[in-house]
Amino acid sequence: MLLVPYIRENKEAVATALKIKNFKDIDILDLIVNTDDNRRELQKKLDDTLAESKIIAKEIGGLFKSGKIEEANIKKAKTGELKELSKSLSDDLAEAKKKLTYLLLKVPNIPHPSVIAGNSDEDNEIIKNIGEIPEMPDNALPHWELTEKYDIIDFELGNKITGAGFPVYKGKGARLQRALINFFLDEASNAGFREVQPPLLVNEDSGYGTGQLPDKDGQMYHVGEDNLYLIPTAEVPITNIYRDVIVKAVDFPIRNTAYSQCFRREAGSYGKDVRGLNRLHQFDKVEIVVIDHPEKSYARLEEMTNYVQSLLVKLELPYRLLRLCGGDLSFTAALTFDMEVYSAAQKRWLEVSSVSNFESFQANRLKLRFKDENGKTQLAHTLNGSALALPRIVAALLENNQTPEGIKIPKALVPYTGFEYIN
RNA sequence: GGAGAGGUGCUCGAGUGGCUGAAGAGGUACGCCUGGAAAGCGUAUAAACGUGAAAAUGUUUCGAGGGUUCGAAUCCCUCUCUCUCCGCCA
Repeated sequence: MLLVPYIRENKEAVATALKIKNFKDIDILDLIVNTDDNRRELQKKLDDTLAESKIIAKEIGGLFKSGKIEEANIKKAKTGELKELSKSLSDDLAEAKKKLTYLLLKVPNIPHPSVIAGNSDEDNEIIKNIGEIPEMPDNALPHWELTEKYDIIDFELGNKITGAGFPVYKGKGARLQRALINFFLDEASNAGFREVQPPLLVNEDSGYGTGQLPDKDGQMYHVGEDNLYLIPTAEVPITNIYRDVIVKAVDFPIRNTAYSQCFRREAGSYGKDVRGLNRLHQFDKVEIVVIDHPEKSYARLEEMTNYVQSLLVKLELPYRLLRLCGGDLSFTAALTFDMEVYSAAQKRWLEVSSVSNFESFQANRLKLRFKDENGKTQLAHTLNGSALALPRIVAALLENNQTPEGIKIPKALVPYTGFEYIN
């Protein structure tokens, strides 16, 4: 959520910036300011009314004590009116606040000045290409055939047990998963991230805190009996650690990492692009989350992006780094870098990581604050990124490393898998 | 799941209808004292929202929400969380 005072003072700039994100409903900004004016006015009236009745209540107390019952009763009658007035004012105020929040939730985050306009992923800026795209023989197989050939990931079995998008990892496939998880967690620890193991189900408040609710309600699995949601990413529980928290500035930067399974309904996405491991309902991911001072957040974003790239380099995967254009940027992000790995057999780029700075957008919803040098509380900046999500990494590893002898495991991973080839 | 007890500020803890945003203690910060430190002494120490140029000041918040009352941390209702006992159980 954007801050109302910020919108108020920078309305033109906000409007211009939001156009880069293809946000159409610019008039909403005026509506927000008007609603806020109304809210303030009601607040003032309510405060005054309450202050008055408070004074009278005290007077009545005094009168009762000194035995002036009659006078007290006269005063009592007077507070009746005030009570009714304050009741209606506080109803109006609650209504105005609700409306304001509703409006604010509709406004996306403001993109960073470096973000260019654009409509889709085709307009994203390619910042660099790293690694050589391997030349594959004509008979190179896509991963969904390799997994069957080596019997390491069973999609059919998953269909039987649960449904599409819930594969069963078997033998070296299962082992490879575990190896990647441990590799990513170890790397993150070495890079200064604290490892946490969060719950996989979260309550409604947490869903709102990180913005999955209400917008993405239908994308999360919901356990109705207990009104809990399966997390779509560890970002949700980790970031919510800091919901309603005032952190100490000396603790900055606060770096956390967590491995979790992620659950996504992916309602409405079917077709060729989602075959095999490209899109799953349940998958594994190691996430990194950073909280820092507003002045430091962009340096931190770069640091995180570099860190994720270092993982790809160690895994010997050719990748490219993209800066998302306004149209492809998520609702909450101010700036996002995507890393895409080249999948040789599918002949396409697969997004394996998204690293974003949300500035204070998330923190405002979360009420995640810190005390600055002057002792003032202000919103912190939050960032997060995948480091990394497994399925597409596995897909690329399988496809790019297929050899007549089997799938060659990259050197960095061998200590974790305990084998050099899947065959 | 059944029975009971409880949730007060950074922490502990008092408080059963008005003088309590909240005693007292601890912690922390600053100052005094000291050659330095400890002890001692003094002062400060929540957040949100309003008004104000600022100093300042109003309102709200004692798990959450609702109710009773002129007035609620204190009484009533609902929910939630924690603890104890029983049951069940990875």
